[in-house]
Amino acid sequence: MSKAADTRMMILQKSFELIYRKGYQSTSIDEIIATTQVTKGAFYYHFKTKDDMGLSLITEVLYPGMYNVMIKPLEEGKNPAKDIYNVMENLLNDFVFFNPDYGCPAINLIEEMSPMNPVFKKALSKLVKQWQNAIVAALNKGKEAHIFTGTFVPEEVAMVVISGYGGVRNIGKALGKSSYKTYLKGLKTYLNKL
Amino acid sequence: MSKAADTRMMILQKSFELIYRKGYQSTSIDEIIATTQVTKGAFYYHFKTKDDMGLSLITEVLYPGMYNVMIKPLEEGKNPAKDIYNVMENLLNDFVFFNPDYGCPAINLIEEMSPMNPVFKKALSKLVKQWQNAIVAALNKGKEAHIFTGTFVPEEVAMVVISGYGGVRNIGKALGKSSYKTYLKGLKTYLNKL
DNA sequence: TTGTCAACATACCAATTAGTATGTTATGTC
DNA sequence: GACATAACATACTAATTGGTATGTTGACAA
Repeated sequence: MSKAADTRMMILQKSFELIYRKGYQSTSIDEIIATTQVTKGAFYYHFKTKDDMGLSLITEVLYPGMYNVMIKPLEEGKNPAKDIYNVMENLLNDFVFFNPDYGCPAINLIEEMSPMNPVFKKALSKLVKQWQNAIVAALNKGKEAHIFTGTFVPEEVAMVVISGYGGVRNIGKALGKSSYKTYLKGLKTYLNKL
Repeated sequence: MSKAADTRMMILQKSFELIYRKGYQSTSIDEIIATTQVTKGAFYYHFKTKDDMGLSLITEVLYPGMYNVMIKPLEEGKNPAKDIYNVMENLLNDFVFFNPDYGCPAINLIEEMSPMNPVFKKALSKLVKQWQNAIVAALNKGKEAHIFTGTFVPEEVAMVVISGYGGVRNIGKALGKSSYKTYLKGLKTYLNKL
């Protein structure tokens, strides 16, 4: 990676951390250049506007990050119910960068930016759809393998699961990490009944 | 209600609508006084600071509003699974003031303000706990009446339900109202298996 | 070695922000 | 009707905002 590309990625990474904790609109360019030690001229050399940077952040940091944790395990696993639970537990408990107080960066951006900027909305909805599709695909694979005892519509289960994740990230901001524990138990029971 | 109290409540109502659509931090005092036709002097006569107004908004607009829709039906109903579903459907589909693009005012505030202001966080966590308690109580009442066929932990079911709500309000911002429909079907299946 | 351009650095700007200082006016009480 | 105070109105401020105009520097091709 060239030095310029390094600088660009460094700005994106640090901005990601700042925006994760403070929100997109409340994170100023001045604050970003202060913590990155990059001058304003450098920032605006790499990004046309703040929104250009925000969008790059979604596609270049959020997309790759989510794939490894939320999609890949579902593609590779054999037991969908178990795999979905493990992905969720991994996300909620083991991801040390994520703090219950600050929730999930992707969920935060959806909350804040989807209503404000249609370009953000589109990029973020793509993110959601990818996870949704991965869950549906995993459930269908399990159905074909006759793993499940009951009948269900994969799309509906996927929606309950991803909604549960987004919601518990929200509730966790108010009630703390204990919400995660209770939710995970409830999720396990739910998945076992499929 | 005195004229002064009228003015105060009008400011709160209009601010509530603005903040619902734009977010708390992105809604400026100048914008509030422009849409309320109230001068800055009047605003700061009724509220010490912006945060003082925001907090009043939670306790004087959000609290009463949520009680009628989210709590009361659960206290009065006889069939918890059905009652929970109806509350959810009512919230998601019939509440015309709520727009899928803008989600739920309470969820929005939790997302944005819980990490920023501990006073907001406390007021909002109270809101969540009240709904949680109402759901748990309803489920326990149903258990005592031997309505349910399976066994479950009410606290865990309540957490799955309220997380689902918060989450689908989030997903709905990205994917639109169709998410609500899919989620409601999944929720119905879930509740029927209790 | 010199010219060129990518990759930055510095200094600015107009608009917007929450909040204040200092007014004026309406209203109820005696 | 005088007076006090509640309920507003107007004009300002210092700080912060995203963005720009105009520099400078370093590496690499010719």
